[in-house]
Amino acid sequence: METQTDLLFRALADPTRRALFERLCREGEQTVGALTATAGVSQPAVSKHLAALKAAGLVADRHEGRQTHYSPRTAALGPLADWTKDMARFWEGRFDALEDLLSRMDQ
Amino acid sequence: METQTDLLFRALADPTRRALFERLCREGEQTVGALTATAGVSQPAVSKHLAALKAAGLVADRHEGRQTHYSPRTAALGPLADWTKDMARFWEGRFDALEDLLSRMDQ
DNA sequence: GAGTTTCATAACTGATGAGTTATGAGTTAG
DNA sequence: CTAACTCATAACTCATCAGTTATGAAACTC
Repeated sequence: METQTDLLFRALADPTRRALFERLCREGEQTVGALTATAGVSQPAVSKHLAALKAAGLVADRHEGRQTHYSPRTAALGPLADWTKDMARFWEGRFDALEDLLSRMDQ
Repeated sequence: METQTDLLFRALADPTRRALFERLCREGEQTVGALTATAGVSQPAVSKHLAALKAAGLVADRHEGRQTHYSPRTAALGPLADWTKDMARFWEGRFDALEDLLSRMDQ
């Protein structure tokens, strides 16, 4: 089976797809056309990446006339933050580096 | 080019590989044989996954006689925590869900 | 030294997926 | 209505990669 966490990690594994998500986080809502203009890949490729991000809950789409606007949904990063924190916690007390990691996550 | 962040995300994208890393975080240092026993895949497959995790800096190996012991390196999760936090921050002020995410990361 | 154990690497197979071009569906403009 | 535009899907190609079996290298046992 394909868990939601699997979807999330796989969605972020591709550099092109991650770059699209980063752009949405930095610049806010964008149309497919605007994203395609600087994505370095074809429009269908961008559409497919956006579909993968949407399946992982990382973006939302809004239709307006013939354009589709995509926006980031940072709430979907929650499980990622949880997982990272859990892994560090499990190892807590046995090893180093935990302090550094947690201090980086606090604020 | 293949950046270190790319390596990290790709290493964690595979469920089998992520499960190996989780086991190391939960149970601590393990030999290849011990990991193979419950991994559900063959020993060469486990060795290859461990090599990928090592390339991403997520594990360290220690040779002792004919056995190789692998241990987690949670410090390698730092860039992942940073990236997650950055994405949430970029979107800060524009959207919701940030409070929830950050509160989950604080401790 | 011969056999056994432990792990890594080689060589191969099959599935997955990222990319393409072509096309279709829906929307706006003339 | 026709034409142009925006995006998604279909169909396909190619590379990558997770898995396998077979083998090799190193270390321990007898």
